[in-house]
Amino acid sequence: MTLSVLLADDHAMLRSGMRAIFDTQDDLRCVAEVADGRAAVAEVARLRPDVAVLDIRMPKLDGLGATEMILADPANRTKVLLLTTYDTDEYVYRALKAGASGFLLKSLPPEELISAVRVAARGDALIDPSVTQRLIARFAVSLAPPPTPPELALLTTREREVLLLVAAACSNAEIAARLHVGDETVKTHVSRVLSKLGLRDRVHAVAYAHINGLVQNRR
Amino acid sequence: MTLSVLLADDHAMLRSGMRAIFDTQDDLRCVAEVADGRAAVAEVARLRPDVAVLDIRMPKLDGLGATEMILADPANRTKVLLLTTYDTDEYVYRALKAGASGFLLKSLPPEELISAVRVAARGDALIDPSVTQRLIARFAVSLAPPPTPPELALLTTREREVLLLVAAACSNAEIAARLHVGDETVKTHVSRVLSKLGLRDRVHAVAYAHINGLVQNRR
DNA sequence: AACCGGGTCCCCCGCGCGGGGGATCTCCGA
DNA sequence: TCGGAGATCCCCCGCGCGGGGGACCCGGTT
Repeated sequence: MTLSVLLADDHAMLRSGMRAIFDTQDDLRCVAEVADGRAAVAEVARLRPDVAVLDIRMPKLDGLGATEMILADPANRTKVLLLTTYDTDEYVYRALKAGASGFLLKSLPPEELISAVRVAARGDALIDPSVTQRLIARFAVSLAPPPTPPELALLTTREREVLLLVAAACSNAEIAARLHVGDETVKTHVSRVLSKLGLRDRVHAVAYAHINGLVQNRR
Repeated sequence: MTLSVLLADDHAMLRSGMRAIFDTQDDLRCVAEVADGRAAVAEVARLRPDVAVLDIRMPKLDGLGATEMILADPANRTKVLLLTTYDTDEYVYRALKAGASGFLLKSLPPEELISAVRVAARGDALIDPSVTQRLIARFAVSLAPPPTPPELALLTTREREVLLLVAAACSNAEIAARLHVGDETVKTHVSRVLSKLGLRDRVHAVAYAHINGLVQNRR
């Protein structure tokens, strides 16, 4: 089965170079060449190629904007490969957020561009190794648990329990019911928590707990 | 410059296969072969190879655990490539969190394994395309702003302002000072916010704001 | 035995808060 | 022109909350 490819780059030279690369493969067919992002979006909508290879820097609409427009269409089946000379982090994040199937540097060897097109066509994705490195670092910190503030160690286990319930916006009476103790007891615990953590209100306690990641809200 | 490589896999057959692959390259030298994770950690510490290629499934200590131990050492300079037959998401996340330089499937063509070692050695990283696809999806949702609840549209701009200040644990008086209005006005706004959002307390409002991502706490 | 920290319960007091009213002004659109 | 929405300010009332005390019990260390 032959794969149709659209090329978008504002340099005619580069387009013909890539076209020449694809022409060496008889299962890849370059069905369109465009010089700007708006044309890319239009041609993708018209021709519905298997893969669109977009330069990031393009007139009228850049590759990122074009990617977003193309992939925003739920009926779209075209995979997008982004090509760039410089790999700014912001580019990468925007590209991946938009759902691009690849983020490659123009320094890529021709054979690998070909393989990238095939990878994208079968639904997988591919990121340049130099970018992957930083992506992993970023991903790691996003997975890392937020640092627990040291003053939390001052709290007893019971006080931490109470803090969590306060953070869940429970009133003293609700906390008392939940812990099967009297509400006077809860008041004592809450007071201790506030003074130990240097917080004025239970309101501050709620904010504190959320900011310090004591509450699992994020996916 | 020649790169030293350590191989860790509990199948002798696979090790010799990989060794044969590396032997075809005169700039790659396989300096050790081990059959379990503990041995891998020990040999990496002793030989300090440029790259360690670890299978995930190994006796005594699996590849992920070994990766974590190796990369936990700040003096370590060895890059870790993980190899696996099955690409469970949990494996991937743990591997990337530990700081692995690669996550590859055993179905990888031999030439690409060689190139992966070189990529890792120069400090870049490489992830199998089938995994990359899912990684991007996961990364995209982690970047996506949390969905804004529809009832927030009921609030006027002033009320949203007030809500944000409440979420910052400001008292009514503090909000009044910040907005240069009377505290009676603030009370009116807060009341409206609470009733519109169906919240009992300002405490609930704080929790609501944080849970719905109205406060930028995460990096 | 004496001591102490953690957990539990109790009282009083002051105040911020939230709900219930109502009022004025301005701006914008029907 | 009139109405309504938004923003502002005002009063009263009740209650939950937080601080400041004190008290008891228990398990550990000294």
